Amino acid sequence: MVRAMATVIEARAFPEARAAAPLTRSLPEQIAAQVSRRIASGAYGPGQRILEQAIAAEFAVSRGPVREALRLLEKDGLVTILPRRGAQVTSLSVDEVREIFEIRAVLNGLRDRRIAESPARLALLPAIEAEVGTLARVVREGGEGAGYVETVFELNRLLNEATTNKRLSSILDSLALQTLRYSRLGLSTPERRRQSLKHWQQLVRAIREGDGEAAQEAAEKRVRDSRDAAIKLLQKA
Amino acid sequence: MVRAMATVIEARAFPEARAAAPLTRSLPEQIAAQVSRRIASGAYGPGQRILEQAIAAEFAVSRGPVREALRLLEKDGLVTILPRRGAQVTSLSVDEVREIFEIRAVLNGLRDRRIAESPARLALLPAIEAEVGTLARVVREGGEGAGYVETVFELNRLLNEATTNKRLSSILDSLALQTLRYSRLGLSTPERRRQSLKHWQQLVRAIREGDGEAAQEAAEKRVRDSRDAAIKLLQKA
DNA sequence: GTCAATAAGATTGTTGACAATCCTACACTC
DNA sequence: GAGTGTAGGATTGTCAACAATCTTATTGAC
Repeated sequence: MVRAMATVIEARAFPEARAAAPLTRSLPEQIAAQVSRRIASGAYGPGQRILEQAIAAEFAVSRGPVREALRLLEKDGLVTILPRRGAQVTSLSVDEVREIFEIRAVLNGLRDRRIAESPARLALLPAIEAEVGTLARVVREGGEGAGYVETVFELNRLLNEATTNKRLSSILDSLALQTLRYSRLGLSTPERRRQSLKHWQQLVRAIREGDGEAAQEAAEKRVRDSRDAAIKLLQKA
Repeated sequence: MVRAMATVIEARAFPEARAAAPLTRSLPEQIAAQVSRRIASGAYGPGQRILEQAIAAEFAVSRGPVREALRLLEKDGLVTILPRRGAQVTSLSVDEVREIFEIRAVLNGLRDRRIAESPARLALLPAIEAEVGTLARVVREGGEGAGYVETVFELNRLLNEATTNKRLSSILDSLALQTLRYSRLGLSTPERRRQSLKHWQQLVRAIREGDGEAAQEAAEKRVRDSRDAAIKLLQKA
C-alpha cells in the first residue's frame, strides 16, 4: 500500500511519552547527573580522564550503565569520548569558546524576541523583574558579586521555560552548561556586572512593551559582551 | 596548590585527536551510519520501532554495539529512546517541525553572514556558483525538479565546510538531517523552487560583495519560506 | 459486546567475563 | 644521552546470559 502524503507525520508509537516524564530516572541518567554536577562544580577539570571502572566501582554498578551515562554526557558536550581511549572532560580551545558564545548570542536573541512578542509575556514579567532586582542589589552592594552568576542562571531558566520552542531551550541549556565556567569568568568584575545588568534591564523593558526587536538586541549584546570579556581574560593568561 | 587563571584552558589529554579522524570507524559508528541512511531514505518511517535484537542479528554482532549505535542516532535526533521501551524513529509534530526550521533559519543566517564577511569568501564563490547554476537549470527545465533538493544539500555542505565555526556547522548538519523529509516537501512545487533559487542567487551576490547583512537575510528568508511551504502541506493533510 | 484482570511472550536493562587495544616503563642500541 | 623496541599492566570493546519490565493475547465477569 502506498501511503499518501497525509501520513508524513505518523502517529507516535508512544503517544503519552510526550507529557509523562519518567518518575524514577534510569540508572545511567542518575550516574550522568552526578558526574555532570562534578564537572559543573569544577571538581572534574577540563581534560581530565574519566575511567569507566572507577565510576562503576563508586556507584556499585557494572560498566554498562556507566558507558551509557558517559554517552549521555557526550550528547551535552560535557564529555568527549574517543574510540579506544575513553572519556575525558571536554576541554575547549579559545576559538571553540568563542564559537559557542556566538551561537548562544544568536539563539538567545531568537528566544527573547519570541518571548517579547508572545501574548503570555506579561504573566512572566513579575518573576523576571524580581530576579533582575536581585541582580541590581548585588551590583549596588559591590564586593565579590556573590550570587550574580547564579541569578543569571535562574533568569535563563525562567526564560527557557517560557519559550514554546522546546528544542531551542534544550540547545540553549546544553550550550550554557558547556560555557558555564567561562560565563563566570566573563562576569568576574564589578564593571562587567554593571554592563550585564543594563542589558537585563533593557530586556525587561522590551518584554513589557512587547518590543521583540529590542529584546533580541539586548540578548545578543548581553552574550557577546560576556564572550568578549571572557576571551580577553583567557588570552591575557 | 591554587591554580592560576592561566590554566582555565588546560592541555588536552589527546592533542592529536583534533586533527586525526579515526581511520577505521568503530562498530557502533558503522551500524549507526547504516541505520541513519535507512531513516534518511525513508526506508524506516517516523514512529517505527527499532528493535535491538533485529539490528544485532542483521549485523551479526551482540546487542551492546547496537545500543551504542542507537545512542549515537539519538544524539542526532534521528531516533528517540524511551526507558524500557526501546528506540523508535523520531516522529515530529507540526509544532516541532516549525521549531526546528526556526532555529535553522537563525543559525543559517549566522553562518552565511560570517561567510560573506570572511576574507576567504571569494575562494568559495566558484564552487557555490556552479551548484546554484545547477539549481537554475533544474528550475528552467521544469518537470519534477529531480535533483533540486540534493543540490541544495550539497550547497549546505559546502557552506558548512567553509564555516570556521565547527560547532555551528555540526548543529546545522544535525538539524538539517532531522528535517530532511520536510525540506523535500517544502521544495516539491516548481513555484517554491523558483522562490528558493532566488534566495540562493541573492546569497551568491551577497558573498561576492561581502555583504554580511544581505547574506543573513537571504538565508533566513530561504529557510522560513521552506518552513511555511512544508507546514502548509502538512496541515492540509 | 465491553471492559478488566491475568498469564505468556517479547524486549530492554544489567552483569561479569573475555578479547582487543592502548599506555607506560624498562631495557637495549647507537 | 637520545631514540627505538618490547613486555606488562591498564583500559576499552564485545559478548552471552540472566533479571526486570513491558506488551499482547486470552480469559472471565458484567
